[in-house]
Amino acid sequence: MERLEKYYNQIKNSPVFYGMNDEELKGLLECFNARVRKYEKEEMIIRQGDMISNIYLILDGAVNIEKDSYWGRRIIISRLGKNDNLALSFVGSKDIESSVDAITVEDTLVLILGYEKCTSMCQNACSRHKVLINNLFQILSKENIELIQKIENVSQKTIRDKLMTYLSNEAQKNHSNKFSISFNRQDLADYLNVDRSAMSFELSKLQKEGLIAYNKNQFQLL
Amino acid sequence: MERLEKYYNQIKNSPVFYGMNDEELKGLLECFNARVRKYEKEEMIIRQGDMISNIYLILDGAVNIEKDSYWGRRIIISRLGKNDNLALSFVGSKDIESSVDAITVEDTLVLILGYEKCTSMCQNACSRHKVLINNLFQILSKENIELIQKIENVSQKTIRDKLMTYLSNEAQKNHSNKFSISFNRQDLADYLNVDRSAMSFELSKLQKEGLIAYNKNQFQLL
DNA sequence: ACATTTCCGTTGTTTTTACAACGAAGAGAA
DNA sequence: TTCTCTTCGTTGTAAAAACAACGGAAATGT
Repeated sequence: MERLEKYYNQIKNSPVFYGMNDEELKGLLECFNARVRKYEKEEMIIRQGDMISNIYLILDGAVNIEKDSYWGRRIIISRLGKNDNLALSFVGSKDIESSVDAITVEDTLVLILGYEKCTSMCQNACSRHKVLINNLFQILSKENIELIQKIENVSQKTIRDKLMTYLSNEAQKNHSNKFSISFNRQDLADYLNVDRSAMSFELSKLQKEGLIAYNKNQFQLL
Repeated sequence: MERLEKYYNQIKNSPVFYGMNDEELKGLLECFNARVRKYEKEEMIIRQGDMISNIYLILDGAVNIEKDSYWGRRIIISRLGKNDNLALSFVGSKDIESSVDAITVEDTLVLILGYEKCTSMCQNACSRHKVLINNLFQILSKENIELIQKIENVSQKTIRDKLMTYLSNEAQKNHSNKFSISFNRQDLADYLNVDRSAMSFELSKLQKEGLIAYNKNQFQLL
């Protein structure tokens, strides 16, 4: 519990607990048997086939949501970071096992809440649970919209179009034409479902044509 | 209200109202100013850029969730049918406009609930609202998982792999190796983001090789 | 029944991508 | 520093997809 205290302010300000006062939050953390766990780089938090009964909140670090297609190919579905939730949809869907892996990209700190335990106890009783489910609904909505955006990204025909769509969306998220991305080249390729070298080639072509400028992970739309 | 009565039983059994008794449901329908509306074939229910403040429940018919990429290309994100919800994620996310179109594939009947109106009135009061938000959370979870599955479908490298992944997933959904799909060829191509003719060619190749059998929209995995 | 339109499969050509291989730059460790 | 390992860009080649065009079958309307 002491290590949890250290992150109390951050936890309090996360979307999961939006609108709760200190008392409610503390009660909830206790009710949910909240704990903080550290994962090493490239450690698996969730595996395909796992039954998910916890709510995971990333306190610090980065996590890939991935799926291995049945011939060794890796699909990166999304990259999550601070204050993001993991696999929330599998908590909401009873009796459905995870269809994805969650793998840390670097050392990562995660807050874990035992969702099942609490909902079975305070089913209709506690008011904090009502605020929570409202928040979860909103978070899941946002995730949903981001998945749709990813579908838009990968649904473009050419590598060039995928890149431009992705970069435009990132620029919009950052409210600026200058921004940095968290993917390295290989991960970006796996996210956009293209070959890394072909993507690299297309990136430099875009730069030569004056459509974009980049240096390592710093990008700019022109 | 009379036309609504006609569909009362179906409405009552939809996932949106799961676990409600007659009294609660009737109160909710009134509170939400529920109404039934009929849309013609190829009519737009939701447009890109719309602010969504209603919950839409398909009573009968079929609807495409689509997006036009900025050069005339159509992306079909999903095909929805009876008892499915429309654009739920945009209701959950305040102040975010729809990034997709919802277009009927055939004549379609939709139940519309004025979500905004009710939530502002009975904010924390009514118990039915609590059941509702719980249900919506679960529905959204399922949608989320289906979007992930779609990402898996379209993230395959070759047309052949996309087809096999899609057909396998459909077979699993139908609990049978024999099943029919709701897409015609062009729509399936737009869903998998491939060229229709190339897809047709690949389908017949798969049939010649004895991996699948099909006739029109009836498919079988062998 | 006939005309018209839509849907689907087939083929040949062009464009795009994947794949493999390699070298250079940079990071990190000894 | 020097060596190793990872990351990234570049190139050539083989494979796959997009595209366009066509004909036949089925569905639709008159």
